Amino acid sequence: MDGKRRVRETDEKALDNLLREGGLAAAGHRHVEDLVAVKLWQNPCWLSFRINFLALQFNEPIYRRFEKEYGLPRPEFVVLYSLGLSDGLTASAICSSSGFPKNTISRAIQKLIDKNIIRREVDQADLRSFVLYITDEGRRIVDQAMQPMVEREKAMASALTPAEQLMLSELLAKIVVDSPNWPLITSIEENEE
Amino acid sequence: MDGKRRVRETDEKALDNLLREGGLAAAGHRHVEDLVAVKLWQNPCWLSFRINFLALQFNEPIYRRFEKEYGLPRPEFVVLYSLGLSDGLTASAICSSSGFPKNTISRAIQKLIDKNIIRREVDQADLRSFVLYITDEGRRIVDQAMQPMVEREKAMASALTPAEQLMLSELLAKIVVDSPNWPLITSIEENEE
DNA sequence: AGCGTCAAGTTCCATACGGGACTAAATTGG
DNA sequence: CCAATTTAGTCCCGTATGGAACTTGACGCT
Repeated sequence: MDGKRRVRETDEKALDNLLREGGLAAAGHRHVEDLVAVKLWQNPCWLSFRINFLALQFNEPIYRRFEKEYGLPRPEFVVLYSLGLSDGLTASAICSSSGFPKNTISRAIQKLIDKNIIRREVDQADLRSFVLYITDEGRRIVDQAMQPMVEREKAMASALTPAEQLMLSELLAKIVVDSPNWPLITSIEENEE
Repeated sequence: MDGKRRVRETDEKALDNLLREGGLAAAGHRHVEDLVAVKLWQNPCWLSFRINFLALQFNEPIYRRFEKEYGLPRPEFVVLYSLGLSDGLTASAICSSSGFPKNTISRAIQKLIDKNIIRREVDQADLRSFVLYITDEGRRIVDQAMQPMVEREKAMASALTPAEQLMLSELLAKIVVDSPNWPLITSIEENEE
């Protein structure tokens, strides 16, 4: 039992190392910045680094562009994009699918209404909440903005073959679907009064 | 030729649909919030949504916790974490591997020095720049903070089998390695004087 | 119906953030 | 070897951000 236990632990470490070094062999000869290489291949948090790095690399230029081009900062764009995918949402739906806090979303919504990009109606079923609709102007903007986003997506994905892209899509989707089950993080000092 | 062209285009659309719907079959019956489902499976930007969503879900609770527990906001923690992986870095190395602008990193560094978590020496080879070192106190903090991060990573990855995790690690690493080649985003209005 | 609790949005406010201008050192190049 | 340019890092300042308290409507319970 103890022996078995020890083997299991060793196996686990071996797996950790494999995971950490995932892609090292394949990409080893291409040049990467030193610290990026360290964070890729000598990092206990291989997954969150990869995801965060890609998120930042993807977002920063594209949101900067939209801000310049349409005067829409990120939260406003997120609201617009959400409505573009599925018209007639509430603020709270947008919050929980986007991860922004509700006051940020609330502000964004008001700005968009002022700019006549979206429109709001009270939900007759629940007088506390509003249903949001995209206007023609808003539709014009999303349609136009979609193109550079998709292009950037394609650029990002182009490091992979179509089969690999499909695999990646499935793997990430699995994690997203599972995300509601992640344990809550409770900061330790719950004992303050 | 024209016929061939048309077929290629159709193929491409078919691939797009496959990619978008990646993981739909596998995870279809499990409950996901409506809008998340739309953003997963009816979204031209399947990749960036998946990545951004996961980045936010992962980061938000963990950084909030570190802020509460150690009084370190995200940029400060990023600096500390980087030094934890590789002591003796410069500010600019941290910037480019983390995606934060240099003034944000600069501020974070100064705060960390004040708190005696890191220490700074002028680089004798280049008098403009500083080399940063982690202090014992800093080391204590990263070591301690690493545990919940790794735990959260494991929770996130646990939706996948080890083989799938390995695959994911490799696919993401490929994209990261390729990221310097992504086309620059130039906002159109470069013609303003 | 009447009270406590919960959920949707909003408002307030202190603070963090990041663009852009700036200083100083290094590097290029004619 | 002295401009001209580039690079490392800092500073200033307006703005966006998000936590916490608040308002209002829904819902559950006795």
